[in-house]
Amino acid sequence: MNKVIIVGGATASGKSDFGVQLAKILDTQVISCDSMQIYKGLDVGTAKITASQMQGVKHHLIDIVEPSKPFSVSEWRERATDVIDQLHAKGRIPIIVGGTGLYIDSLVYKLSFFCNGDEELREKLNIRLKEDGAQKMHELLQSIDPEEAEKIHPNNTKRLIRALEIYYSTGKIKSEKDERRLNEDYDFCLVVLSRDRQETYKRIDSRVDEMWRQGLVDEVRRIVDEGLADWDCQSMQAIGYKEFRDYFEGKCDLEQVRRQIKINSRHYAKRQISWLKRYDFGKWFDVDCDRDKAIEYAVNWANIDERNGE
RNA sequence: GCCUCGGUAGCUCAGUCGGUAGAGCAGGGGACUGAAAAUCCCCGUGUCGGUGGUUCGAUUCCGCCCCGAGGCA
Repeated sequence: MNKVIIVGGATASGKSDFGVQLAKILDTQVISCDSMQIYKGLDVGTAKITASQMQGVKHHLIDIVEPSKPFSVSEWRERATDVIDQLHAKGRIPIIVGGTGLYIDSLVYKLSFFCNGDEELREKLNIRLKEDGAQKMHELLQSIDPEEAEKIHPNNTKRLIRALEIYYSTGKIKSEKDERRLNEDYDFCLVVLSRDRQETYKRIDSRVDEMWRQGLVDEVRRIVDEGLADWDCQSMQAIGYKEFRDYFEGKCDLEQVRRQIKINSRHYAKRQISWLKRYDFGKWFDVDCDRDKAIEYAVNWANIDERNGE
């Protein structure tokens, strides 16, 4: 069997440290599962693990793309799968650590993504959206793929456009290939690090304050000044970065930016928790009291010889 | 001391020509298939500052009191 351990949890739950500790025990490596830590130069704001925090454990899929460039789930899945296979070849159990739910899904359910984003087509659809309005576009999708239209709220124009994009570039409809079946290539263990909501929020607040001390403002200023990315880039949609736009355009002060980053991080944490609840095979541990149990659980799982069954 | 303007949801405020009230934000729940730290959906009872009065009925009108901001002395 090809075992894979996934460590999930809301932002600021301590996933990174946990991953390192586990990797050291199991003598293996970590694969980051994070849509923003892939970007070079986005360090403080993404709470990217530092070299010293890695404690010699090799981390993959961090700092792999320029901030001006787009990136996608499928690309992540491909690269993650490569690393997983390499580690398996060496008899190691990879540890996936990170908070991007869709990335986890892509691996766990082996999602099929139909087609790449076609910029030109997307542009056309967006123009049409502007002209005809969301309601009309939703009706259009209804006539093409009623099952999918049923699932997408008319206001959710991003999904609407994507569903139409799939049809116009492949001739296929999204709903026909949308089944989710567990990826049989691997045997997964999902450890979810959780904690009391109020405590999570407190930690988020102090983490953001800590980012200020570590020079987040300068980090963002540098990206902007050196033109490493502009505000429309995917990388600049990250929490901890996008909130600075108003500040650099003279519309608010730094205190407001800081407050907004805290609020957005809280919302994000909430969404992450919602996402993780959907995995029925996830094992939840309270990080503050049961951290050791979580480690033990993962280590035991790793050491079970699959020939003996459970 | 006098005058004026405020006091309504955790916060900022709207509103009720008298029939016990609603937005934004915060907060809670959820969705999620090549942008996902994105995008989207659902959830609003609170002594309407206190107390008397008028009234069938007051958060709304009137009196007094308390608190805050400003003005005049």
